[in-house]
Amino acid sequence: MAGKKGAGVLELAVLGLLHESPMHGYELRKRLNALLGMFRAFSYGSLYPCLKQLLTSGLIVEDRPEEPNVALALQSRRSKIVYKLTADGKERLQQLLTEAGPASWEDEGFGVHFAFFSHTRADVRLRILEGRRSRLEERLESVRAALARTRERVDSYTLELQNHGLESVEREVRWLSELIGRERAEQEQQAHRSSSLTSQDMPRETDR
Amino acid sequence: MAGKKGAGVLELAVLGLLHESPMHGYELRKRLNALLGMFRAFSYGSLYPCLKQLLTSGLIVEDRPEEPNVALALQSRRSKIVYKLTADGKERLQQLLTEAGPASWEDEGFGVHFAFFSHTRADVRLRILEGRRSRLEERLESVRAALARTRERVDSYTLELQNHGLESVEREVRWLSELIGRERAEQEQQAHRSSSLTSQDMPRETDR
DNA sequence: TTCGTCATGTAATGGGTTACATGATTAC
DNA sequence: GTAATCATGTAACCCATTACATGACGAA
Repeated sequence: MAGKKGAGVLELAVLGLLHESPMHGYELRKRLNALLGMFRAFSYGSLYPCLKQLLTSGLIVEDRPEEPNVALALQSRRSKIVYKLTADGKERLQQLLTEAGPASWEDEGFGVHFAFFSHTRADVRLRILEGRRSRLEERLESVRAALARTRERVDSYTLELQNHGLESVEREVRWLSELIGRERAEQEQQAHRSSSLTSQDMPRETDR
Repeated sequence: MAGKKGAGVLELAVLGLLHESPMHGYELRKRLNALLGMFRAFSYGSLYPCLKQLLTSGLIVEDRPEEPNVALALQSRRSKIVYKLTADGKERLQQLLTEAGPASWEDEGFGVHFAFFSHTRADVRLRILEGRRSRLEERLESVRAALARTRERVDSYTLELQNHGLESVEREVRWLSELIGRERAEQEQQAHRSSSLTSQDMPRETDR
């Protein structure tokens, strides 16, 4: 009853965006696709059912701004349904942002998790980044191995594709390494700053 | 009942690999994931049903090599089921490789189509490459627009993600442009070679 | 008044995964 | 003889898409 399966990436994305500001579905989708446009695009056919489900789960509520403008009020056939997070929703979001597992570093989920890193605990951020990096490195290794095995007898297009893929992933690995470096530096600074306390518990770096 | 819906990308990938050489399922999957490892990975749960469907469609057949080695023959409990293309299968493959449409340049399909470019007509190759490039350019533009619109009030992680995405896509666009250039040069050479024929009707066979 | 965009939804479908179940072959 | 890997399959489920249907609103 409690921790049912959510709508995957979408749930997190929706909760995350709604946390920043209440919105209606149409706008939500635009922001969604602007945010993740490079990686994926969602359609209404998945968004609205997701919103519905979040509603019935009590994670969001419809928030109709109740125009004080009486003139408009009478013919306010509802269009625009603005959604906002409930307390439960915020809690759920926090929970989703705290679990650093495959879901957060695999291809589908990484982008979304990363997009909301500013609401994520520093140690979780680090583990996600490292998780993704080692995932990509595994992939590199296995593809490189396969490439070496079939060195001969590959046509040029296949080779071209492999190489481009390889380079793309290598590039992402470098990017991740850079980010990891920054994160670690920040953590050390943090630790340094609070070195007057016991140096082993450094829990509080809430959000920016 | 001729041209029903196939198993998406998998169908093409399987037909393409089997065209190069007959194989059994397990090996097929390995080659598949070696070939496309950077982009996607298939599981047996999708591969075997796909093979089954291709069998019943008559596009592939089981090819049990019937060992002439009599000593082994008696205890040849079948493991390894080797599949190979039928004539229909080759035709179907050719058909799949000839259609240059969204399916061939959208994210899911592009890699697979590209991987078998050496079996693809030159003009189709060009149209697919151009299709993908313009698709990516659309994406770039829309994301850049969104980025410009929300210039302020973006947190640094989101910005970082957007930028990385942008650069990745820009990189792919450059790669595509390079390939397109090569393809065009090749086509011109080809045209040049046959310039002894009517020299005036060659300027633009790249319709569209 | 009509067209394009904003806005909300649903039903059918689809392509694929996970987890499971089973057995053969190889290496130690 | 036992563990790892090779090898084949199935059933249940999942997340999301496509295509469809509806209607409000602003601008031409």
